[in-house]
Amino acid sequence: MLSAALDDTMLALSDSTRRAILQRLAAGEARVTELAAPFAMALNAVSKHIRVLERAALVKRRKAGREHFLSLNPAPLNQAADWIEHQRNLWNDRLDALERALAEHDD
Amino acid sequence: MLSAALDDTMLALSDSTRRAILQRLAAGEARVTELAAPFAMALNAVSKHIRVLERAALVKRRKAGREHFLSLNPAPLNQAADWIEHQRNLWNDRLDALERALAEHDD
DNA sequence: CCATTATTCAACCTATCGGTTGAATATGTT
DNA sequence: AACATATTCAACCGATAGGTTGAATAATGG
Repeated sequence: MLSAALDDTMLALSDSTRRAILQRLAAGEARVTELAAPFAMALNAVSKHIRVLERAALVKRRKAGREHFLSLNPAPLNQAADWIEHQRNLWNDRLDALERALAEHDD
Repeated sequence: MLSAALDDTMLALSDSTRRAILQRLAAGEARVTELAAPFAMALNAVSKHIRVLERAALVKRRKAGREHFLSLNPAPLNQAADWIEHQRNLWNDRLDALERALAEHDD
């Protein structure tokens, strides 16, 4: 789990257009034009967003003729979730320790 | 859960220095200078990283004299985890539906 | 062959990032 | 008062983000 991979994943997730694209892809693969349709921006901008998602490996591309089908790759999402979960565990462990210390102090 | 808040949170998490700062803060509050010590960069750079974390509300500041004590605020981390978890559920639901469809097709 | 469709590439623009240095501001110490 | 410490502010820098427009490339359909 390279730190740079997590950088790329989190950065990719830091834009609402890209998060919406991922959400759409959870329902199944889609072409670039389909992905771009809901957004008030040029197709080129969406094409760039997809490239950011690909850099993070959140999305993979299958070319069929002139059409490019994008689909979700959940692995980096899992890594991001793992990092956050790890942080929450550290945090909770410390809070538990504090509680125990306070309880002892009350004895 | 404003989308812009999630933007800020994910962006804050997209830099390894900032992730390391959060990890350090999971062990308890720390001053700016203490947070900066492990890094090969000027104190000012770390001060800026802290500002990014504050913008995302991942960190809160308590001033005691000339010292600023930073501590973790886990709420935005939870929101980020929720978003990712939601995506994973969508994804898994769809895969389950696919499996069921395949099973029926085999009958 | 020609026109249309799907997509990327390239150049450009403005804004922000992540770092620097130097100065300012507060607070603490002697 | 003078000095040192903790921190931010301000200006600058090169690199990247996120968008645009226009042209290139590739595949499809008449």
